[in-house]
Amino acid sequence: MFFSKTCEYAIRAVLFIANRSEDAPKAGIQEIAQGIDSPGHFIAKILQVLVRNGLIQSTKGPNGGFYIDSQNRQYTLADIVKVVDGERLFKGCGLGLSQCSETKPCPLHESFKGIRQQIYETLTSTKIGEFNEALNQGLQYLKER
Amino acid sequence: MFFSKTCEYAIRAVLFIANRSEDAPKAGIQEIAQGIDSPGHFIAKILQVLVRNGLIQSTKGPNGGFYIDSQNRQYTLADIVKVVDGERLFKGCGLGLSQCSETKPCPLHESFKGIRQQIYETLTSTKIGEFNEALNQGLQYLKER
DNA sequence: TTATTAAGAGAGTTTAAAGTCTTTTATTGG
DNA sequence: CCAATAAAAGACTTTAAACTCTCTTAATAA
Ligand code: FES
Ligand code: FES
Repeated sequence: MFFSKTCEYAIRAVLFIANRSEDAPKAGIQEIAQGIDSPGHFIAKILQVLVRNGLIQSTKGPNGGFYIDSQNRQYTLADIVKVVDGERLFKGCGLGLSQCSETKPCPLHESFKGIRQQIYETLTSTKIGEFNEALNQGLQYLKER
Repeated sequence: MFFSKTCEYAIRAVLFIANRSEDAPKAGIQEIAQGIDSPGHFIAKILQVLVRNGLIQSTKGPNGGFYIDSQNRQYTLADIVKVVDGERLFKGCGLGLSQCSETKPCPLHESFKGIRQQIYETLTSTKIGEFNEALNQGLQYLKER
């Protein structure tokens, strides 16, 4: 809807890992792919990018896997979106003009500005660890089945 | 941002035609492509779909072109979006679950619901003819240059 | 009624996103 | 140190959106 498929997977994966990291040991790729119902090799690629950008942690080898340490749990969804999809959602023109501009606005500029603002506030105010309880209680889901 | 590129072009083209149709004669493809800075053959394809769905009108031959008759000027942006991009923007899950559900919601469901609602209200309340004055006065733009 | 004009239709190409596979590198338990 | 494990890296394939081209059909003006 707003995000690329890659970014949707990324968010779901990070929420999954954040939840797992609270108590249990590191999560492996197979487990994550399972937990968010995504293609294994594909989510692996995405996680590499998140690790490279410091949003999540990983270690190789036995008992290795992905995790999120306590300080990184303060990251917000906006951080993930910026890394994966860039600033387009926050700064692009909704009608596809090459740049959104106050001085040469498209007809929907004012409307879009408000909507974009609401999206921005939502994403910057949502921390990646804040759904753990609801997820554990089965009130929210990261996959269908 | 929210729309496919095709849909962005479609909206810009319809706004252009609605504006042109107020006074001037029908607009040809070249003129439209020029006016919204889009690939000519591509916008031609898109306009075919809009005509087929009754959102705009066209006639072939000399003095032919695209236009919007007075009753169709009541259409809203939401009508264009539905025809071109379908209902995904209004009904899809923002985290990519195969369907948005109240009973098995994703963690962002409540947030997305509000944003989606705002988008929906904006698009359904915006008529395709309402920007004519601002466009003519050069206060709003359908292309960069 | 015919030449010209402009949209319609359909097939084809390009590009970028999505997804897959195979090899390499790092970690660690034995 | 060595075997096993699991992520990192890179190349590759598939798919769908974006874009192009050519030919056909309809309208009309002369
Ligand atoms: S110019 Fe289009 S959203 Fe600002
Ligand atoms: S379930 Fe994800 S937006 Fe409703």
